[in-house]
Amino acid sequence: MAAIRPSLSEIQDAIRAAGARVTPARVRVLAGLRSAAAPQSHAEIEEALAHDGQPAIDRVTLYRVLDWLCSTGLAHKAADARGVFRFSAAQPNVEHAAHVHFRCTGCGGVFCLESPPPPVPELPRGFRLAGMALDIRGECPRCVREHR
Amino acid sequence: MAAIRPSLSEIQDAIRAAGARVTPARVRVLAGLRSAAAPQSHAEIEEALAHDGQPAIDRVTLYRVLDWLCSTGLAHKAADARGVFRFSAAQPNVEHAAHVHFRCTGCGGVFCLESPPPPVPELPRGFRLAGMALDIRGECPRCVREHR
DNA sequence: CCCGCTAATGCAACACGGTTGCATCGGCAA
DNA sequence: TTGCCGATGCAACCGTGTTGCATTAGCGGG
Repeated sequence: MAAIRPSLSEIQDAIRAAGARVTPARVRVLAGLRSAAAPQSHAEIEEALAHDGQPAIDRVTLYRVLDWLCSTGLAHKAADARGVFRFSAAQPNVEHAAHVHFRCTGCGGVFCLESPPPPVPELPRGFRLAGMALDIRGECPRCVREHR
Repeated sequence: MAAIRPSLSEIQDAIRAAGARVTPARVRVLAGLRSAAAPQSHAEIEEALAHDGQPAIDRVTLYRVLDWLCSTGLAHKAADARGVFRFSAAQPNVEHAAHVHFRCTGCGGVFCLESPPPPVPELPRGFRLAGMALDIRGECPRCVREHR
């Protein structure tokens, strides 16, 4: 499962670059996400962190770290088929302002596509635009193979 | 919002055809789903059933009816972006593949826009397309007025 | 090297969606 | 009309996610 061992300093730099304090919780969670082969649920991450020899991280802290990672774009959050949120580390080197997401309905994974985003459609009177996301749903190659 | 008024006998026939007893709960829930403009959550369906003058339906019964409808193929169940299940009647007539949604960040409401959907971007090898949704976030006129 | 500000954490309690066990009710067929 | 058994209601439970608040610790400045 532990595919990659992400560099510690890379992770610390990423957190610092996001303008926040480098804390053990953030480092361990981001490292875990980056080395995970598939999107992880809160429970799975908690379980993994409980067995790495280091002190336990509180449930709530884990939720807050995950939400913070998503708010900075370092991670993605998506509900899987069971309705549980799964988190995955954002792929580096991808410009995040404007592109298209593919969401796997099987594992909850998020994949960034190359295609440029479509133009903004016309809104009825009174509506205020905040943002736009083209979400494509389907199954990723891995889930297609396992036909879940 | 209540677009269509589905025929009562059509609904009873559909339930009977699925090989189950025709009960008020099943009839009312299926009728509600068929006349709904968008997929409904458990809470929304319960709310709607509480205001139609007929006796209330138990939370658990509603869950069981919804699950039964899905198991027979009369309805579909899918987790929305917040991770809660939404149910929709299976209607072969309605082309649901493609249109644009506006999601209000204030009240959580979903509005269907008229604009035609953008073309499907090219997918990498191995990905299987299930559907596409252009999600526009912002505030609806009512929430803009109350500036929450 | 220490100090202090404030972001980040831990803890407790809560909110909500969804499920299970079991006693009772009522569709429907004989 | 009767009776079986599927469907319902009720209560209690579980897991996921959130909120409020007191305490801790990262890190910039003296």
